[in-house]
Amino acid sequence: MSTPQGARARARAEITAAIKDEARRQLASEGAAKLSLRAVARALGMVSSALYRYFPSRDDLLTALIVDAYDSLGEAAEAAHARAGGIVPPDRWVAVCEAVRGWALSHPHEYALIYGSPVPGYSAPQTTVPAAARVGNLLIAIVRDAYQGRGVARTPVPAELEPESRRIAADLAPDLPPEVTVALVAAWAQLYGLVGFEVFGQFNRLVEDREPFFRHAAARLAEGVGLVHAS
Amino acid sequence: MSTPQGARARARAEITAAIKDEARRQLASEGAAKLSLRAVARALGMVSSALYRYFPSRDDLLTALIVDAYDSLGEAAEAAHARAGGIVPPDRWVAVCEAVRGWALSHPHEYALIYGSPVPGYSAPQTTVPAAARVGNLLIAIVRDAYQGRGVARTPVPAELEPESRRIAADLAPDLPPEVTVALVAAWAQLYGLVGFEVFGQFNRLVEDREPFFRHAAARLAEGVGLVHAS
DNA sequence: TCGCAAGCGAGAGCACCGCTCTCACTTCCG
DNA sequence: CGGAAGTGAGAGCGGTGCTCTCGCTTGCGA
Repeated sequence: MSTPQGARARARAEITAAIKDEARRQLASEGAAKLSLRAVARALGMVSSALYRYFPSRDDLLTALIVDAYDSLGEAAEAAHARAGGIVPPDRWVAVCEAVRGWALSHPHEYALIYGSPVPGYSAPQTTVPAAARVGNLLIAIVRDAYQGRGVARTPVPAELEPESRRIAADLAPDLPPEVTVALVAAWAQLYGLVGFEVFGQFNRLVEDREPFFRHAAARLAEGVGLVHAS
Repeated sequence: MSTPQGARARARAEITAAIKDEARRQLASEGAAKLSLRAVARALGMVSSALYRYFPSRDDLLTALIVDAYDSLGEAAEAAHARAGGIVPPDRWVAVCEAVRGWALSHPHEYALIYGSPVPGYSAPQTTVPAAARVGNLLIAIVRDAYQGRGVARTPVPAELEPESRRIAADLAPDLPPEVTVALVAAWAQLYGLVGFEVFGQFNRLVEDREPFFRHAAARLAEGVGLVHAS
């Protein structure tokens, strides 16, 4: 994007961005299921068939939005992590969790897109993997930091889980004890359980004052991974 | 259903059931987004408009399927709970969790319907509430049982969460200590985080041997609620 | 510098969708 | 037994994703 090879290439980039912007707007207001190529084209003063010059199908447009959503979430989480730079690992963990929750609450449809039920026939291409990993990497980094500072309590894993725990550790963080990586993956999934229930309305009429509830749950999640306050 | 008031009423019940069956079949094979009234009607040898005599809209048909899904899940969980009748509470907890997971893995689209992203414009009517509560009630019952047997470890709740914890306890289980009900609600959400990640493919290429992983995570969830092995 | 291939937008059209309305026909109840 | 209510068929409305063709424009290579 720094080398505009020509007017046509620049126009193409601009129109592609405009399509994504309008699509994101419709996604935010109506949800993924009602995202319509024709409506996007209409809003842009184009005819629907012209859109296919930029995205070969509706699913490809959705994929682009998915990648963007992962990146947006990852960015929010990383910003929170950076802001919490000087803080002790358990509190940094909570800060990242709260950032995830905050982003999800302010982008519910995008959250649904990436962590809700997968879209009908379609499965996310490999393109999404690096963007999707950003939050996970952050959580790993926090635990690694604590571990190097000896601030991790280790809970043993049953024998039947031992091989799998070694596999997970090898994939995720070979420098961490396997049982810690198992707890980490579980906590990661559980975090999205908490966030998802709130975003999707499962807490309606059950939990009212959700922020302290979430903060407490996130803190206990941190304990589950072994992050302990040094004090 | 025990008093067939007439041929017409019986026919109506039968056709309604046939529609739901066919819809469920399409739901299982294609997912909620591709559930088409016209396709259901076609499979049944009817014309699409005739279907509206039985379900006023596609969303109403979906609602019926949602209630059925909640009931099916609740039934599976209750059956597992009954089978685990004589077992100590922490293990009964794990048994129910495993039943939820098992049901979700064998009914992924129905799971997505009830615990995935909510369908576009539509919000679940009150009709679904009792069916939706069945699993939760089971988990509450297990904890209550353990509590009456003094088998619950209580983790205090921060001051900022205390009012909310009392509110939750009043709603959910006034006979249990508020901090236990808070942990219970969190664990409930976290359970669906674990299950959802597995069903929706977030564990692909990350966790391979998922059954022991889940069993371990569920057991630690039980610990988080305060269920401890007496031994 | 010019010609031609590639890029692009418009439009028509296909098969599908949810949903509505009307019109016959049947069933059932007062 | 007659009228009201229930039922299914059919046509039709406006919408969808997607394809194909047709001209116009752009810009690269000879």
